[in-house]
Amino acid sequence: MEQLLDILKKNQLSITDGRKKILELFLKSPGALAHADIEKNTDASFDRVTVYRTLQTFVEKGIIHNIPTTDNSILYALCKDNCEAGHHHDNHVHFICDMCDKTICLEHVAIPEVKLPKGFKQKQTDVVVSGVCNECKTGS
Amino acid sequence: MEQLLDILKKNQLSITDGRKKILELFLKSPGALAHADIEKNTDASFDRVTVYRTLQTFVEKGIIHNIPTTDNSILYALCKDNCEAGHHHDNHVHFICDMCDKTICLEHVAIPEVKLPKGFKQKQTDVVVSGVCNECKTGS
DNA sequence: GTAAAAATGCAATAATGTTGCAAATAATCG
DNA sequence: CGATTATTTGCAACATTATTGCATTTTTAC
Repeated sequence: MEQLLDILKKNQLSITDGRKKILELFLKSPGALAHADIEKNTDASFDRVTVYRTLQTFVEKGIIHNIPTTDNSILYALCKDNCEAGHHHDNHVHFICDMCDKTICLEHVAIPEVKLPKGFKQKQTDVVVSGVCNECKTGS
Repeated sequence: MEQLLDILKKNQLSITDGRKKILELFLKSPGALAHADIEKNTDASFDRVTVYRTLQTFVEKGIIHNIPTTDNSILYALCKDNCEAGHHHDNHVHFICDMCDKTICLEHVAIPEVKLPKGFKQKQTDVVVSGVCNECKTGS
C-alpha cells in the first residue's frame, strides 16, 4: 500500500480510488492484464472509460507498458524491477502460456541481441515467447 | 499474376476475385498490412466480412501470418521465401518503423535463441524490433 | 475550508469483429 | 458446353471494443 502511493506520487498523479485499485491489481498480478481483466476484477466499480484513461495515463508515465500480441488485444504489465525507479526499461522477455493464457514477465531473461541489416536503426526490441508455463507443466 | 494463381491453387482454394485482389495487394506491398489497409486499397469493392474471412483463410493455409503489435491491431504479412513452398515458417524478425509506420519482415534476420527458466516449454518466439528503417534513414 | 485543477461518469458515437442465411459465383463432371 | 454441386459472397443484424464532449464530483494547493 505504501508502495502503491509511492508510485503514484513519484509520477505526479492525483491519488484517486480508480488509480489505486487498478495499480493494486497490477502489483498483485503475476502476469500481464488486458483491459477486460481489469474490468472483471474491479467488478464494474469504475466506468469503462475510466479504465481506458487510467491505463493510458499509466503507459504515458511509464508505470506500465504494453506487450505485443498476435490477436488483437493489448496486454499491459507492470515490471517490478524498473518501474519503481520511475524510469522504464522493458528489457526482458515476455512469455504467453498457451494453456492458462497468462502472460508473464520473465524479468531475468534478457533480450538477446539482434543484428539488423545495414541502414536500420534499432530502438526497442520486444520478445514474446509462447508455450507452456512452469505452473501448467507441473500441474498436469 | 501467374504466381498469384499458383499460390491459390497450391493451397486448394477457389479462385475468386476477392482472393486474387487481396493476395495481389500482399504481393505488391513491401510491408505488412492491417485489415484497414486492405479495405482502403480495394476501395470497398468487397464487403468487410469478405475481407475478414479471406484473411482468416489465408492465415489458416499459411499464406500469410500475423505479426504481434502493441496497439490493438492485427498486422498480416506474406513472407515470400516460405509461403510459396506451401508450408510456413515464420522464423524471422519483424521490424516496425517509428517514422513511416511500416512493418517489414526481415527475412534474413533469424530469431535468436532464448533460454527460459526451468519448467517452461517453448513453442514459438516472436521478435519485434522498432526504430527507423533503411528508407527513412537515408531519405531524410 | 475554499478556490482551482484534475478526474470521473454518463451519453452518444464510432470503429471493429461475428453470425446466419439467401443469392451469386466457381468447380466438377457428364 | 451446360447442368449439378460445392463454395464463396453480400447483406442484415448484432456484439464488442474504443473514443469524445460535457456536466458533476473529487483531489490538490493555498
